[in-house]
Amino acid sequence: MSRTPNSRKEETHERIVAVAARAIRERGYAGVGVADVMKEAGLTHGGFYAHFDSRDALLVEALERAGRESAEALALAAERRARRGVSAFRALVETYLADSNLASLACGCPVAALGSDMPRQSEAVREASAHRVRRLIAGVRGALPDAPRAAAAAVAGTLVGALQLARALGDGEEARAVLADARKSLLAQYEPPAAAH
Amino acid sequence: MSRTPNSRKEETHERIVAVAARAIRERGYAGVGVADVMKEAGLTHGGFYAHFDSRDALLVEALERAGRESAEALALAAERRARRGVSAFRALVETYLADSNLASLACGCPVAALGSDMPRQSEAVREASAHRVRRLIAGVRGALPDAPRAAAAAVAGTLVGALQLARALGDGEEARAVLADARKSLLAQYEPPAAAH
DNA sequence: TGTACATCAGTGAACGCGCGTTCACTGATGTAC
DNA sequence: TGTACATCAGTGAACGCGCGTTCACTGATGTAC
Repeated sequence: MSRTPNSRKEETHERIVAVAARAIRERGYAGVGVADVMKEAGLTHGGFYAHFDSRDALLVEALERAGRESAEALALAAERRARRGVSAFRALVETYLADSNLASLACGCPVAALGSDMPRQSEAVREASAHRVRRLIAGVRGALPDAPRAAAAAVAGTLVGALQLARALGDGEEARAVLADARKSLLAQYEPPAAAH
Repeated sequence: MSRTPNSRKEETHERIVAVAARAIRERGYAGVGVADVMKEAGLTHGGFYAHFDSRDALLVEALERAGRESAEALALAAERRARRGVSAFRALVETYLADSNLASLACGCPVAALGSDMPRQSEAVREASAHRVRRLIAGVRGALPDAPRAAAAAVAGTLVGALQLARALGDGEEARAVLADARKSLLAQYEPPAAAH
């Protein structure tokens, strides 16, 4: 057997999942079709079931990948700001609620992009969704080491909810004002006063 | 003309919108079909276009009605608690983030039920969505008279986001813990200490 | 009060379309000897 | 090195189905005289 671990088929599989991870965030679960995704990946739809048992199986893998991508992007931004003396919490808030997230759904946090549809999915997708939510709350907790126990879930809710409210208002001044209010409010509550620049 | 203002046709129209207002919250925009709604209203799908120009026109009316119903329910709950000396803010938080909202999507706030899908709808539905978001933030502001200007949008975000996170975790202990954390966190921040019971 | 007609809300069959899924096939790559 | 065969990733036509929308029709209600 000359198949390497990264065989051609695995590469194609990853390409399909990468396309789907963008697509579900941009167009929602309901806006993503098997044929669309395959076409965007440069394939025809017939080959799909050689890679996935069902459309739902693709959604599960796509959600996991989207969550990983988003967490990595947040971690990278946090690290970059940490070098400039910015606290982990301020970095999280300013990155998650950046104005630039209004225009681009496709690369952001899948919980914000899909949150209200999560309870309506198949059991497999709901399980993957619940896992994403737990990871998000855990990530927030990690950036809030000295806050009360209850803060992490509330802050995660504020991040997700405020971004959704802003996006529902478009990508103009009104939407940016909602993001600015949420950032200001979160930093006023949780930013350690001593760390003020 | 013997038609009264509340003619038979208008009554039917209202019945269809009432069914749709529940359906969009329970099953999402994508889960609601013209034929389903008409059947639930006791009609056949053929008559739909005598009442609405398009499916989107129904979604707009349904969203408006869902928002009105939800606001009225919150106002009623607030009034009932006010008689027992509970502050408007505490009433809002305890009603919006009540454990009982985990199980029933159909009667709750449409912004929480549909938030992440709002940016993906047609322009008419997006406009109605933006209006709903503005009203929600205004409602929160009304329950928070002495808080800083930026608080209303942040609190509205927390309500919407925390409810979504909890629902994505199911309707068990884990989900109720998220709601409890969010309630505790909000009340600790904004409840006027003097009003503590 | 009674008859003829107009209006109107709702019916049900039909349309074109895109969906998820299946499957017989093709053509390229890898293996055996 | 060369030939015959097996494997395998991907193709493209086809399926049954449900969607939003249209439309000729029906039967009940209201109006005219």
